[in-house]
Amino acid sequence: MGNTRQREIIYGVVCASPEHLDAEGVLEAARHIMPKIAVGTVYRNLAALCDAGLLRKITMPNGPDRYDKNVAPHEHILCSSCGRMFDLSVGTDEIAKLFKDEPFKITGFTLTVVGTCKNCLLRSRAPGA
Amino acid sequence: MGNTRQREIIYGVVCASPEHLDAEGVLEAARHIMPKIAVGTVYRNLAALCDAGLLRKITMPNGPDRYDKNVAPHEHILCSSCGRMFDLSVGTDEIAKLFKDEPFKITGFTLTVVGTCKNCLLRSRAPGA
DNA sequence: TTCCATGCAAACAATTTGCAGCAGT
DNA sequence: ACTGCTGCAAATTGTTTGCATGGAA
Repeated sequence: MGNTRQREIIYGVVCASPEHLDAEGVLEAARHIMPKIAVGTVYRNLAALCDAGLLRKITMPNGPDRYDKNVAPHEHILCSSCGRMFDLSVGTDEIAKLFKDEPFKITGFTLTVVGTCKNCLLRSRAPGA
Repeated sequence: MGNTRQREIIYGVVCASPEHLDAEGVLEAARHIMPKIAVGTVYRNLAALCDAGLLRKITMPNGPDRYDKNVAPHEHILCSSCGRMFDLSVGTDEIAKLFKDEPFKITGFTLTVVGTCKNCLLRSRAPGA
């Protein structure tokens, strides 16, 4: 798994962004640095970086998957108004506890909470300026 | 929103199946009854039935969405071995309580727990026969 | 006749993959 | 020279949509 320039760029782009970018966003940002970088390369490297534990893939209920530089266990909340994602304050472990009693060997879960963030609530409450 | 024969078939197929079918599964089953029913018709009617509150769409983290005849609030657990979905015993409300303190106006969440069901655990523990 | 829903096929979005060529060792 | 990764483009998968036709009120 050699470190290629494109992989560095892709990882750098995800880390540099305050947002949770999807593959297209990564591609766009990466092309600011390396204009000819290919879609396939972006997908392949994002997958490799996730496998390597350097990034985490967030599968979205609707729309493209996003990528998170924060690989520590945590869950997300999506603002349906501005589309931004934020970290949930309740921990993964605490959520997982709820599933302890299922007749399953549980390996994980995917969760996306949806709502409206404070910013968007304020903006809609005070329309115009 | 007229009741067409194809809508009845589609609804019937989802209700009759013990599984949580995806659109392709619905199409296949529906074609046993009406061979020329079209994909578009299946998607349009599944969407309409969900809008009408007669079915519920379950968005899957990977793979096609599935449809549930049980529209009462409940969450799901997916067996990664056999691909079947089961209802979680912990209630939606109890899960939602965990998100009460987020600085958001929460409108919902999508959750899929993943694991291995009892059947598949038994089968893997006693290989062959 | 009026109108919505259908069948069909093309369009779409997100992602994956086959392959020839290039970069680094 | 060998190997693996790239760029490019075509293929897949899941779903949506445009449009002409058809069936029911």
